[in-house]
Amino acid sequence: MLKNLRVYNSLTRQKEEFKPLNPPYVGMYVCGPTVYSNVHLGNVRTFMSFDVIYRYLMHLGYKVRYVRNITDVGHLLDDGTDRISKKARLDNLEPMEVVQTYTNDFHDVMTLFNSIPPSIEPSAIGHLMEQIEVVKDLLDKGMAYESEGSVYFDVETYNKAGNNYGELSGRVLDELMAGSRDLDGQDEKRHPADFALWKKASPEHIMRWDSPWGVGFPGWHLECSVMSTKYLGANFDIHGGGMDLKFPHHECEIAQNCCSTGQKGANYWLHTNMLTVNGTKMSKSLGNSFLPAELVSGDHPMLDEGYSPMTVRFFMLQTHYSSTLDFSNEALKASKKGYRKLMNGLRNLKQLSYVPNEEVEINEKQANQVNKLCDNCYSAMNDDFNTALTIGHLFNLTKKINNIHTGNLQPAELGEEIFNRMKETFLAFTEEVLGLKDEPATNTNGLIEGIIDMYRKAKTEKDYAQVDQIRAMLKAEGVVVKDMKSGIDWAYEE
RNA sequence: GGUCGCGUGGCCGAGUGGCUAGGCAGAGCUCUGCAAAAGCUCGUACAGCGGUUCGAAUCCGCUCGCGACCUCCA
Repeated sequence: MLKNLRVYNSLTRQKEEFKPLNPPYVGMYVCGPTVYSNVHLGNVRTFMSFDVIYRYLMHLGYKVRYVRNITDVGHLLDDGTDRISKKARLDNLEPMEVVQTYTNDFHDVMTLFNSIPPSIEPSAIGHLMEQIEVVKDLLDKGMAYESEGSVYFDVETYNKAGNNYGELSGRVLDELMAGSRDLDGQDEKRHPADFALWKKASPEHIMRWDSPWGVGFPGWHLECSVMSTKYLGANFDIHGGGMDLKFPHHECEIAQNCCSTGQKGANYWLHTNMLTVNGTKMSKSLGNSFLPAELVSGDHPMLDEGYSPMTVRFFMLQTHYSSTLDFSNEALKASKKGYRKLMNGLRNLKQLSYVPNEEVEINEKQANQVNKLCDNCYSAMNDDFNTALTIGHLFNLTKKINNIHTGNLQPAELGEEIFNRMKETFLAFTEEVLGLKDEPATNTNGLIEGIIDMYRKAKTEKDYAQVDQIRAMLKAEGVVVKDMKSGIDWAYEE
């Protein structure tokens, strides 16, 4: 296991050596989606970034418990209405129907982009009791107060106790009032920065539960504190999420954790940057977001054509997770070609195996280059999961692979050890770590039609050897030729 | 207004003091029945100005431009 992995920790604002608390175990918590509508491509970017992080940690030999939650309650809109409730009312559905619909969508989309499901996917509603317990605890400790049936976290008291609300996001409490928006329940708070642990439910609010403070629902930030602690412990390794969650969401989590468990939660806080469109953050409220399905089909005014899931995955991984990634048709088109080049290399590699040749001497230069490129893949990923740089090294390896494929370089020139290392490394990084897989570039139907045409021609020319051969070939691939009086057609073998 | 970040060749995008990133597009060449694939070679870029240094895309300062967050967001 290579242990010189370094990660950028938002909490300390620097790259640090990654040292798990209990190796080989690693605990990682990532804030998942609020399931009130379809996930858009920006959401996907974040989860894909953590998918690669998850994959790489496993590749290094760590046993990772990856927890990614589903937010199904408590995430409010500006006017104080719950996102899920609002959607349920609009569509005349049970809130849990909304939750189920968009949880399914989320799962489908992540599968489409070849992401591995997390180890545990807990939901906020499923952990109401635990949340209520934490609210009680925070009240007991004097870190929260009840007001008009709601319970708020007392940020000033928290800071006076020697803590630093704002340590993650670099905010200063006294400056937090300026520019803040008018939000529901603001006048119930002692300080504008105080945040809800438990909210009283208005009569029309349909998502409601009993609590010691009356009927209500949990605050948004509480669920992540509760569920990360429950499944990973008070102190665990990695907490991730989008940059836009750093404040207030993660800041609040840290505050809650510090008070309820005495620990900040994660040692390393990782934040992924935003997907932008023409330089502006992609978001539903700005109306510049794409649904993954639209991207794949190309059915969107801003899209020239559809882009396959793996093209999109490749496109996203060509940029470091902490940089903004600007969406454009031109960039996607370039990625489409680049992705295919990499996949052609992958396919070539899979056909290659070591061929001993005593008459060939080891080409030290080539062997060293290949060996170095393999090292480079590791050093790139070890440097804060630099997938963009890793892909660059993989392209350089592709050139070596293609040189062998075309006969310009012999496996024996590399030596068996290096040749095998090249094969293992390339396969591991493309498929296992980056999660890229070969996907058909064209639709197979067109291909089958073309072969059927040849079949038809052979039949006309009574070239029965050819006819039999084509029929056998298609059958081997699960396609049967239908030779009817009316003509020739094909069907999938049943 | 506060906090933070960014500005790299035609495009995308790595790179934080000296060592070819890479992809796409373009040019040339090799291979080749044709076509393609593939390989090789090429452009010589770091917003502007000033400073530190033997040496700066990389550090410092200023200017310009862009963006994110500041209780909706991955």
